[in-house]
Amino acid sequence: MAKEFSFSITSRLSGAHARTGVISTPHGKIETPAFIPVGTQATLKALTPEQLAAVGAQAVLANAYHLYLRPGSEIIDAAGGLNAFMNWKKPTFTDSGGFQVMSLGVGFKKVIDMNGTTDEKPLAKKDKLAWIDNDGVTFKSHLDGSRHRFNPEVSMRIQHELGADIIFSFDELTTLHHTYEYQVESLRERTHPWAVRSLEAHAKLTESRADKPYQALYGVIQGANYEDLRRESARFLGNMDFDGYGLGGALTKENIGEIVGWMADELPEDKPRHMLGISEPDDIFACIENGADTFDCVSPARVGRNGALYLPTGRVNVTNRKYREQFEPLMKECDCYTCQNYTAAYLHHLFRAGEMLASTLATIHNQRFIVRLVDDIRESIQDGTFYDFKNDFLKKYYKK
RNA sequence: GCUGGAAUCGUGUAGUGGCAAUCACAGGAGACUGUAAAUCUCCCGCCUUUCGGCUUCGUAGGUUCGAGUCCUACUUCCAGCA
Repeated sequence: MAKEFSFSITSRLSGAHARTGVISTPHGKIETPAFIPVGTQATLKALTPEQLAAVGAQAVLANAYHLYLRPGSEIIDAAGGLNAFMNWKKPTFTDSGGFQVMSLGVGFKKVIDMNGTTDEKPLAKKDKLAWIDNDGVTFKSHLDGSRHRFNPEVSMRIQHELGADIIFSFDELTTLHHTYEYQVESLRERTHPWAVRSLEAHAKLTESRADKPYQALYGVIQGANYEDLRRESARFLGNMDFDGYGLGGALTKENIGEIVGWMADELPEDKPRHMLGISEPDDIFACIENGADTFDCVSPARVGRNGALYLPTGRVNVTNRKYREQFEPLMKECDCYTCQNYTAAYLHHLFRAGEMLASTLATIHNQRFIVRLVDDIRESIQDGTFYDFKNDFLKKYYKK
């Protein structure tokens, strides 16, 4: 079957790695840079697919681990794949389960503290839900405690059954709390060999399932915040036949752009680069400037459900008392459904009352805010106004 | 009117002779970056930045080394009876 996947660069920012482009998949195109909302369990929590499309989402990212456990990837395969199952007409991504290697295995509750400062301690061994070895990972389901085994071959099989347009190699996401020695071992003995195995398993599955739409495989680069490891990882994976690259893992927030730049230096230019789990505005600017094309992140949805809303002047908690009588939209100039139709006081009330609509309206606003931010960045690269836009936005947002 | 019961933080409660203030809710604020998250953390009588100090169990007495707790009266409320 013809490879229904391509990436074309449409404009570049001189003097930086930033570019705009178009990713073509069996379920449509993605104009990059783009923010891809996360629908872990084949749904963006609190939104219908129609609402998700209405905030401008060009694609959605689901998770192999969650969907394997429930309802089972074979169910989604039988349903005709992720798109059919969740009634989403646009492109889809799935994560490999690599994130759960960390989140269930290491057990830091605040593990991705990009400032590197945390007083959290690792869970005791007995409380862990995942155990890593060089072949793969044994998990205990967070749902019922049952044991399961993931390795590159299993992850690829699951992701093929889920049928997303873009899938990721199985990797180990380390944390900033791990030692340099551990990062080296993780990279060379697991993430890299697992990438090789993912690619091989993917090739076989692509052949044996030739009747299905083509799925693009992105290799996931690790190396924490170490330049030598990031470059090594990008070179290693960059020389392999991946359709694109996932830039993953533990990143120090202060130099996230620099770290992305190291990887972009080493990666083939003509393949898309996806930032895994990034969505704070300053991080997005830094990553795009240094060559990132797409982003996914749970944060806009999660913080929104918890009452934190993005404004051009920074993030606020709409549950605060001062919004009780603000009878105007939270953000007047916002084009989202929430700001077009409801006041801050109403949102405040919905959160106080514990109403489900609070989550829906807040999620709509936050997703729209971040999607639009990345869309605006894309336009600014095309217009050549990137640096002005970045400086103006960050100045207002962080009040620096 | 009679009989019985009750009264503790903003609210509902825990505390049944030994440093009052448990739990929940309400309230104030914060956190959240490839989702074990409609979750979690902190504050929540008064004063104090902290350390700590002070006050307080409806009211007034009493018993006791010691009373939110036992006794008496009163007040208010609840239930039943009239």
